[in-house]
Amino acid sequence: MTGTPTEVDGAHRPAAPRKRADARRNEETLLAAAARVFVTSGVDAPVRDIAAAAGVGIGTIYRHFPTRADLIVAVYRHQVEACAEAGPALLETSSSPHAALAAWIDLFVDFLVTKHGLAGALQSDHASYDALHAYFIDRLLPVAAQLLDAAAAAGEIRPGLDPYVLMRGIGNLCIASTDERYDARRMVELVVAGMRQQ
Amino acid sequence: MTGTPTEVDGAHRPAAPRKRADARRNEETLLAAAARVFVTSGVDAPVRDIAAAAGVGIGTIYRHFPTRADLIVAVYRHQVEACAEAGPALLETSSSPHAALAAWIDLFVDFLVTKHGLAGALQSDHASYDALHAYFIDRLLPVAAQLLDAAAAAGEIRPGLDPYVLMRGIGNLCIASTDERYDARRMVELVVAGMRQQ
Amino acid sequence: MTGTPTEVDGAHRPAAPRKRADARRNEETLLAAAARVFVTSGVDAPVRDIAAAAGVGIGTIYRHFPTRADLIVAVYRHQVEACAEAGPALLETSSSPHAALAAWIDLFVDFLVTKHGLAGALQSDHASYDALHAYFIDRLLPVAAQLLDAAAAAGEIRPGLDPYVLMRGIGNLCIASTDERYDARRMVELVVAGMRQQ
Amino acid sequence: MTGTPTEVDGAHRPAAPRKRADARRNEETLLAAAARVFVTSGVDAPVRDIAAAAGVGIGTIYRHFPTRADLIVAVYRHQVEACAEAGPALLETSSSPHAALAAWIDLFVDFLVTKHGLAGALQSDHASYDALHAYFIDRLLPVAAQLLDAAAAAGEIRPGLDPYVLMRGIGNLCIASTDERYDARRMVELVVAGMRQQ
DNA sequence: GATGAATGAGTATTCATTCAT
DNA sequence: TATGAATGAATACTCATTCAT
Repeated sequence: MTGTPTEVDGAHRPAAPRKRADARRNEETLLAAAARVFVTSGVDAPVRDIAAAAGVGIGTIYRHFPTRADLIVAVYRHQVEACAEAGPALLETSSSPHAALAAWIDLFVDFLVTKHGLAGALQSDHASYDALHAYFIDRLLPVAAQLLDAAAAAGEIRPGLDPYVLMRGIGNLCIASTDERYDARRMVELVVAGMRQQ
Repeated sequence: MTGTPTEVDGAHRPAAPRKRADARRNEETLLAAAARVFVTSGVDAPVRDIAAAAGVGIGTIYRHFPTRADLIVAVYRHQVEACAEAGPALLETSSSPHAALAAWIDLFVDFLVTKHGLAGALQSDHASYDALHAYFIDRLLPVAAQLLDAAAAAGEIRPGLDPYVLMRGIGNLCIASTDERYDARRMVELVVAGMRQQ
Repeated sequence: MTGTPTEVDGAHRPAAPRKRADARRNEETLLAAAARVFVTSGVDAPVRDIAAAAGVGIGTIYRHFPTRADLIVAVYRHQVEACAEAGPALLETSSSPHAALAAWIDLFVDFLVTKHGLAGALQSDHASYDALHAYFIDRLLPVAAQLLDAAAAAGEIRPGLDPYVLMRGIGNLCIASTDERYDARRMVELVVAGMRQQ
Repeated sequence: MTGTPTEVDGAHRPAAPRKRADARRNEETLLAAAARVFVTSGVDAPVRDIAAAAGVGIGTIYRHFPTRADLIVAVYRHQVEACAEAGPALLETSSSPHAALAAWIDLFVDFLVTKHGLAGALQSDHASYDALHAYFIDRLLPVAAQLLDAAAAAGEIRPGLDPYVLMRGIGNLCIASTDERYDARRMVELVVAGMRQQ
């Protein structure tokens, strides 16, 4: 493969779909590898490590994911989507908007807390993470806003809570610590309790 | 002769800190410069930049502050001390333990929010920041604990709140963001409200 | 597909080392440059100097030779190998084991004496030279041992001479001196003479 | 003392002798400290360490011993002198010139082997050691030459042995190794044996 | 499309030596 | 004289990113 593209393949049929299949498979492999590396080394893992784990050249990573943020987004897309979709669902199935909000925040925290370094990346100002911020905001902010609005409308939480501030704050609370004493969930509990209308 | 000070000298006047005068002045300059650089580049600023800003050689930085943590601690010592001392004082002057706690947290947040990168350093696992962690914990944790205990004893807040978790959490919330939309204070408000005994 | 080489390729021609051609050439250049720099600045020459001499970036040096020892070994490998292989050969062609031993030591000394700083590195305790020591010991010690054994068996030299001590000692004798008056060979002669069974 | 010279002293008598006494005492302290530090850290020990061990400022070291070599020479002067004087003495008391030579070399080796790093410094090309070389050469070379001449005249050793080469070679052999397997004395034995007229 | 070789900016840290006090 | 503060040169090493093959 390395230096000898499989000309044979392209011979029979339109190369495009064929290649796409290859590329897609390749991308899957890559995402799986990245996910694996992220778990152990965090989302800041050296590009080379990820490439090695995927059995792929560095260039391939960059071709598929020009930015580290692109890669991170791709790796966690499913879970972010699931989290996003869980919002409206919870709103329907929960006993109250506030319960839905609390449950949803739990989901979000569970997600972040288990993604080594993700919260840190989310907080980073570094330009290479712009796309990551954008994606999270685009996808999750509306959900958070909807939940907040519903709870506020129901008079269950104090009005005027900014969904951006909430998301960002929760993200910050989830920044990992080596120190076992710290427990992000405990802090988030306080936040959730604090939102309630007294 | 270092080991055999001519006691005669010390008898008359404060002869001891003679050379020190220079060095002390220098250290002041250095701290001021460091503080300045920290504002713009964060507490992670390259040593060389700090030296340059102070108009001294790199070696001078290392002489006065062997570790970056030493420098950071020195730069913020006054404010940390003030914050630490404010705890008991607030407890006496405030209308209630919870009010004292809230006021103290405000002070802490004010401090952190205005120190670019400090919250980040506080959260860092890097060994070079160990002394920094230690200092903050040593100095502020007991204060936080005292305030929490008092408020809990007064039945104003839910019992069992871990001061370490609280400090760390608040620290995390204060990690700066370029995004103007984020406001750590708003989050901290929620936390404070959440601590209340409903 | 780093992990799944298309075996088909390798079947026809030496397709494998395609890219390698460049890299290999580069490595040659690098080794040549290093050798050149070693002559003038010794094997302790700054990495940057070597990179500059080779007209490559610093990173390239590290890619090819992660450790300074790796570089040194690579630079002198041919000569060390030749020296190692000369041992058995000399044993066969020489008039006596002692003659073979003496001739071999001459080769060794010739090698060391012309490699500025090498003897010094060989003597250094610094960890970064571990691989260098290991290589020399691995490759040359058995040869020295064989020669010593043969000569001892022939009753030509005093028994019980430790090959390690001999190698190390000769290495030390070859540590370069700016002073023209010193002549390592003269000292080695004495050592060789001293080994003889009187 | 540090900043307040004892003006009282100079008041009564000619300051010169007085000061000299002080200075001499100071120098003794300093030499003792240096010797102590040399044992553990070698003759390359940081100047600051030596100053600290002596309870003296760095400047004082430089005042008394402008060059590191000056300090080393001063520290070992007694022993070098003793070694130098032992030459002629041995020549008189020994059973033969060769025996005297061997005994003297033993003394020299004993000296070097117990002085951590000294042999290395002796071998160094660095300019700061020039005075060290000079002193050793000035003081010991004539002795070695005398012994060699006597032994050569007696027909006990091969003629034409260069005392400089011998001294330097023995020095090199004494360069310390962490590796316990190396034993300088064993090598020197061979050299001594090799000098004999067969 | 894939590969991976090359690049080189970015920093911490040590220590000999000088010189103002 | 002694002190010790200040200086700053000297270097190793990592890793993101580009681009020729």
